Amino acid sequence: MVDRASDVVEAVGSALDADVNFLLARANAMSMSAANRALAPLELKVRSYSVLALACAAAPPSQREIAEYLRLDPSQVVALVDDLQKRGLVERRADPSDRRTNVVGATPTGVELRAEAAAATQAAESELYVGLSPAQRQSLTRMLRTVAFPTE
Amino acid sequence: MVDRASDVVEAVGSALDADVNFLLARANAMSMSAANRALAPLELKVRSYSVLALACAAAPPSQREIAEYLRLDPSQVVALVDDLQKRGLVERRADPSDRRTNVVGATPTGVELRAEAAAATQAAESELYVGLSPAQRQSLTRMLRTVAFPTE
DNA sequence: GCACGATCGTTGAAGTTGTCAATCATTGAA
DNA sequence: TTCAATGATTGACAACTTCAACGATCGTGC
Repeated sequence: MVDRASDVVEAVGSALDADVNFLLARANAMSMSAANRALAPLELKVRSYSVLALACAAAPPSQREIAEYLRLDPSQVVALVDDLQKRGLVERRADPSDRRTNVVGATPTGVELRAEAAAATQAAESELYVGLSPAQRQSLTRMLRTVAFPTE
Repeated sequence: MVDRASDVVEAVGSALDADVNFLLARANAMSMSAANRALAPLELKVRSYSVLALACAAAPPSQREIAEYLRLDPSQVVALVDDLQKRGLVERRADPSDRRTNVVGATPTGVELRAEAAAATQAAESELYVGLSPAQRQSLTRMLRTVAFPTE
């Protein structure tokens, strides 16, 4: 039986496995499904967790900033924040300096859940990056950051 | 005006930018939108290009193998192959050893378009990874491969 | 040789996500 | 004081994902 991914690689050969973009896509797909599995008991997904995490920042972001950071359409952020707000994890605060913008901040309950969620995803992460040494993993993080946030 | 991603990072702080999974997601989103833009003139997307590339392999894969490699549901592969086949880029070949499976191979036209597409994406790639030295980029590729294809 | 469960491709339905244009309130600049 | 630009929101629509079901075929065990 040919079932494991490594077998498929062997069978298909090196058509795409040297392609950084493809590897990025596949690694991301694996990371996301693992993280979603880990977050499911908390009724969070990768998306809502990301928004919650950003809302926990010292300087809470506006919805527009969340959209840009997460590369989402602003209208998607509306739905995500709506949901988190209904669950009392997050709240929209008026920005005194610009009445158009909503600043999205976490409630105490939100901060708490965010901590639980962070622990849950970290466990899943460890499994995913098991093939990498701590130093390699750190190096991967650094390189991904230069790609994800250029010109810093 | 706060508009560039790096400004947003500065504003939001380090809520997620140490999170490998998040960086992976963001880097992938950027890579995909760049690749899709580059492929649009050829009427290809990242997905269809990936399938086409796999079909160009020396040992053409079955649809099931494509699905597993690309982490797609088999039913999605049906639609992708349908489209490429209608355009004469790819064909379903009977596998003599198993009449259930379709082997998906590229036609000469398909091989040709795949080459054009590879060139187009490569140009976009160079821009995306401009912050990395060739050695770093190679190292990134190697590490992503370990994550994307574990236990090799 | 034949029944049985498993696998491959396919279809269709249902849910989720992505994309886009339009709108309103507000802002900053001419 | 206008006027273009921006942030949030809504609604419509396309695209993608997920899942269960099906027919054809395979391999195993009897």
